Amino acid sequence: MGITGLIPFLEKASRKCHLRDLRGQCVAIDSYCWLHKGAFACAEKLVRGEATDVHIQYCLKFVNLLLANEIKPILVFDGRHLPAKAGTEAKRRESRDSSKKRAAELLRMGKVEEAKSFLRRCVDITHSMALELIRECRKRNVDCVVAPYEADAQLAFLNKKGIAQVVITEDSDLMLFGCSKVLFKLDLTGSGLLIEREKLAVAMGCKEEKFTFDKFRYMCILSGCDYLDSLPGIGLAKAKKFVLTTEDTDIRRALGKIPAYLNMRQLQVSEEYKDNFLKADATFRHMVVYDPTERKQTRLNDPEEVGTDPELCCNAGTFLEDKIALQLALGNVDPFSMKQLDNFHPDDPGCQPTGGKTSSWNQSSVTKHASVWKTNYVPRPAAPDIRQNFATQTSQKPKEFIKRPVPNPDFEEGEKNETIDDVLHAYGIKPKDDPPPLKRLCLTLSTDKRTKPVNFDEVQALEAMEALEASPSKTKRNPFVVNSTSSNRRSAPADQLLSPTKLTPETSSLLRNVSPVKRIEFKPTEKLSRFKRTVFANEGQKIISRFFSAGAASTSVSPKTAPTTPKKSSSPLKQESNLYLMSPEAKLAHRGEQTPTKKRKSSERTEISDSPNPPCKVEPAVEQVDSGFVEEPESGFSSSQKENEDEQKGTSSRLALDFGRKEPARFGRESAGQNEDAGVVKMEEEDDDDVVEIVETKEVKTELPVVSSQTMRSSAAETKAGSSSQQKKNVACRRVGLAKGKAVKDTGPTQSKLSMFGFQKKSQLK
DNA sequence: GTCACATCGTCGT
DNA sequence: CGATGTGAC
Repeated sequence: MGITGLIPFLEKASRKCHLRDLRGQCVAIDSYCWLHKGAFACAEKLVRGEATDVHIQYCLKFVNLLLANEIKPILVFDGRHLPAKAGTEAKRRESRDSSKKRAAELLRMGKVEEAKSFLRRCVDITHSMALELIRECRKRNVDCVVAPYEADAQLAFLNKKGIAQVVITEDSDLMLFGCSKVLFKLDLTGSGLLIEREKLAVAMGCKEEKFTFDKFRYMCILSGCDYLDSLPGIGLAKAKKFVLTTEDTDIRRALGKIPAYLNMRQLQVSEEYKDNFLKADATFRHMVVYDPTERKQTRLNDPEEVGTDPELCCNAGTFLEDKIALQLALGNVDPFSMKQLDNFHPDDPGCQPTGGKTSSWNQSSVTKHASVWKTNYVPRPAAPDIRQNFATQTSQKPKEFIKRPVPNPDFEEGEKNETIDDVLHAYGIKPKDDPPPLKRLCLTLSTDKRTKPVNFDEVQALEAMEALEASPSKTKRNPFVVNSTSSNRRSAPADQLLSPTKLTPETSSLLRNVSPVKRIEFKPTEKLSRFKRTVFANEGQKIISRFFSAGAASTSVSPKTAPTTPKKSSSPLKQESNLYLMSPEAKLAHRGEQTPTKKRKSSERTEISDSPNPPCKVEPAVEQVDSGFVEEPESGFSSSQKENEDEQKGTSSRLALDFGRKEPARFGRESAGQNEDAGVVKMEEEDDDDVVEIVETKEVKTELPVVSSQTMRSSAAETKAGSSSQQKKNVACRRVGLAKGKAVKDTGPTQSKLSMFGFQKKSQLK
C-alpha cells in the first residue's frame, strides 16, 4: 500500500532525474516493481503456469539500461512476510483470488478480453520468478540480495551503509525507511523522479532547523501505513499539521493530544493505538535486514543506539542463523517454505558469472563491477552530493545514519561543483564528451564547456555506444571495474571463504518429491456490471480466443513426467471438465495429440533470429534446479512468437500437467467449502505442491463458438510482416535504453518523456 | 480542503 | 503499487 499520496506530497523534494546523472554510482532496486510490471505482459501465461520469460526479459532491459549508464545495480527482492503485514497479505491474496474467480467466470461466458484484465490482476510474483531473474543476474555478475523480510528495509540498509547511493522503487515507503535518495517512476528511457531526504523539510513546509526525520516518519505512520491503519479521518494533511504543531518529544504522550490539536473532538486515541503506533515506528526503524559484506543479519538501525525498547521490535522480524540467512539472502531458499531451490555460492569457483545469453546488443554481458558478495567488498564512495546528505543527516540525527565507510580523496574537492552540475543537468545542458564520473564531479563551471544544449537522443546514443564498446583495454575509466592488482583489494584467505555449500544433488533436489496439483473452485455467481453486460452482450458470440481453439475432446491426461506423479486430484473424471485456463499445449495434450518432441523448424526460427531484436533466450528455469523432472528437449524458455508458432503447428508436446513444472503464478488460497458446480474451474491443493491444473467443462465449451485460431494468427502475421525496418530499429534501440530516434519523437509518450527531460527548461532559458 | 473509497493501469504489439 | 475520479464531510 505504501503511504497514500506521499509522492505528490513530496513534490517539492523531488526533481526529474535521468540515469545519466547517476553515472558511476551504485543503485539498489526494488525488483518486485519490475517483476510486477513485467508480469503484466505475460500475465495469462504466468497464471496458467506456462513457460515464459517475458517478465524476466523486461527486468533485464532495466538492468541493461542501468549498465549502459555505468551504474552498478543491486537487485533486491522481498523475503519473508512480516507478521505485521499478515493482514495486508491476506487482503491481497483475497483480491487475487476474487480476480481469478471473475476471470474464470468471464472466460466461461466467452468474454476473453474482460477475463484478461482480471487475469492480470491475479498474478502473484513468486520466489521462483525472482530466482529466475536472480539466475540471469548471476550470469552477468549483477548482484542480487533477497531481504530477510521486506525489500524496502533492505534497500534502505544498503543505502545507509553506503553500498548503494540511490534506491529505485515505486513504493513510497522507501522514504520512511530513511533512504537518502529514491528514484521513482523510472521508465525505459532512463528518466524518473528523484526524491531526496535532504529536501523533506522543504516539502513539509517546515523550517530546516525544526525538522527532524522523526517528524516525517511519524507523519507518514499517522496517515496510515502498511503496519498501522490511520485513525479515522486522518490523512497526510492532518498528520502533517499535527507533527508540525506538537512540541512534545514524547511521541506516545503527543499522540494523546491529536484530537485537541486537530479539532477533532470525536476522535479517540486508544492505548492500543499508541502501542501499535510505537511498534509500527520500531518496525520501520529496526527491521531485520541482511548485511552482505558481513554476511549476517542485522537491524536497519540498532535499537540500543537509539534507545528503542526491544519489546517494540516484536514486529520487525527475528534473526536467522548465519548459514541459513546467507542462503536466504542469496536466493537459494524459498523464503516461505525455506526449501532449498538452488545452491549458488559467491565463493564457489563453479558459480562464477558465465555471461548471460543476450541479444547482439550486449555482447559483453558479464559486468566488471565488484560484487558485494565478494569478501572484502569495499562500498563505492558516495557521490559528493550524497556525502553531503549524509553529513547533514549525521548532524541532525547522529545515531541513525553513519557516514560512508570509506572516504575517497578523489571526492574531497568536488562538493560545491556538483550543485552546479545538478543545475546544468536539470536544464538539459551537458557536455558532449562527458568525462568519467570522478573527474566530472571535480569540474568547475569555468573550466568545462557545458553550455551547449545537447540533443537528448544523441547523448543517450553516445553513452550507450560507449557502454557497448567498453572493454577493459579502453582508457575510459569505469569506477566499478575490479582491478585485481589494486592495492585496496586483496584476495580472501582461503580459510575465510565459507564452505561453498553443503548441498548435494540429493539434498538440493527438493522439487524431486514435488507432485503438485492444486485445484480451486469457482462459482460463477458474481455479476458483471450492467454496462459490461451491454457492451459484451453481442460480442460474446464472436470472440475469438485461443482459449477455445483447441477443439473438443476431453480425454484424461496421464502426467508423463515427474517421478512422483499427481495423484487423486488428477483423476480422469476431474480433468475432464474445465479447460478454460489450460494452455494451448495442454489442450493439445489433452486431446492426445502430443508428439514426443517439440522440434522447431529452422525456417520458423529464422524470422525471429534475424530480427534486430531477437528474443533473448535464457536457460530453462529448471536448469540449476535438480528438480528430478524430465527435461524437455529444446524447451527452454520461448518467446511468445515461438509459443504461437508451436501452437499453430500443433506440434507441441507439452502435457497438461507439465506446465506446473515451472512454478505457476501462485493462486489465491482455495476458498473452502464451496460446492462443485457445472462449469466450475477448480484447483485443489495437495502436499503444498504448486502444479496447477485447470480444465474446462465440455458442456460450456460446446456453447462457445470455436473459431480457428489460425485466422487470428494470420492477421497477426500480417501485422508483423508490415513492420518496417525503422520499427525494428526502434525496438533495438529500446533494448539499450535509447530514445527511438527522431522519427519517434513525434509519438506522444516519447515526446512527453523528452519534455520531462528538461526541454521545457531549456526553452525557458532562451 | 480533506479524506475514503472504488476503479484503472502497469506490458507489448 | 500509484494515479485518478467521485462523493461525503
